[in-house]
Amino acid sequence: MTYQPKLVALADPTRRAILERLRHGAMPVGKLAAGFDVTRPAVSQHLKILQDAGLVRSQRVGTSRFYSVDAAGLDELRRYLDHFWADVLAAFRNETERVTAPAKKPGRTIRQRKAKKHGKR
Amino acid sequence: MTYQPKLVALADPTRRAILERLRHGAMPVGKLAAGFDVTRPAVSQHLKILQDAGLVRSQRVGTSRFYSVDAAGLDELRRYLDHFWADVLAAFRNETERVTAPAKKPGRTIRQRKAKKHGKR
DNA sequence: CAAGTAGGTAAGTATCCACTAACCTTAAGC
DNA sequence: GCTTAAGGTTAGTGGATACTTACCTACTTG
Repeated sequence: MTYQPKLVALADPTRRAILERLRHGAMPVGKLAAGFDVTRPAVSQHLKILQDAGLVRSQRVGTSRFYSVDAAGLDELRRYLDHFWADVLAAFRNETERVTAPAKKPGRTIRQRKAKKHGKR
Repeated sequence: MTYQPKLVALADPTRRAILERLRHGAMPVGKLAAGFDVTRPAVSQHLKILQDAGLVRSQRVGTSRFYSVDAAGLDELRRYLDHFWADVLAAFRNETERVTAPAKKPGRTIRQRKAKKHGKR
């Protein structure tokens, strides 16, 4: 599964609120929808998006349907961010190293020539 | 900073591509935009969104402007997912515990009464 | 089977958003 | 000063999307 649908799913505040409510355990749609100002069908549509993204799973129990967070799907996203984070940190260390060890000229940029205050406008 | 703008920023594939290109170090807008099929102004707009979200930082060097990933902003999002992940895991453990230790009836749902194949439509 | 309950689906709509083209701003070099 | 280079900003537009109402489906219980 790619990250795209997961991140799109998380970008909507209502969907994130849904996930927050499922954070500590499964819940049927009705109970879930009761906590929102949007209608139940809207919640159903959000749940479909979340499920297609692999962020929640559902399980029928009689006429109800319990939704819960899909740990595996969430973990995938977590790993992506962790990897990204590692790369950024490495790049940052490289950068500071290069600055710390001044191989060539210390990189003075040719700033402030006159600081003309452009009075005309 | 809230997660909302960060997640919205990451939901767009072009913006994620931009971040990927900045993953290993800073880069001026022109060079950045050269790698995309969208115009440079579009990249500028995406950079503004990313910056407002706290995911990138910029630094002027002469007439250029170098953008780089903002490690702190990224970390914030990382932590959010990690916390969330921990909660979900805990909830999952609780659940399996409850299922493993059958305090009451083993929860047989009252399924398949006749499996009528609803031929009429 | 009829009635009730829980929830998914479809059609329509208003809003948002990513994009482009044109323009404006700032710095550097002659 | 003028010119060039690099980017940010604005106005406008087509397509995505979150919502509602109305309807349909599946399961359970009398």
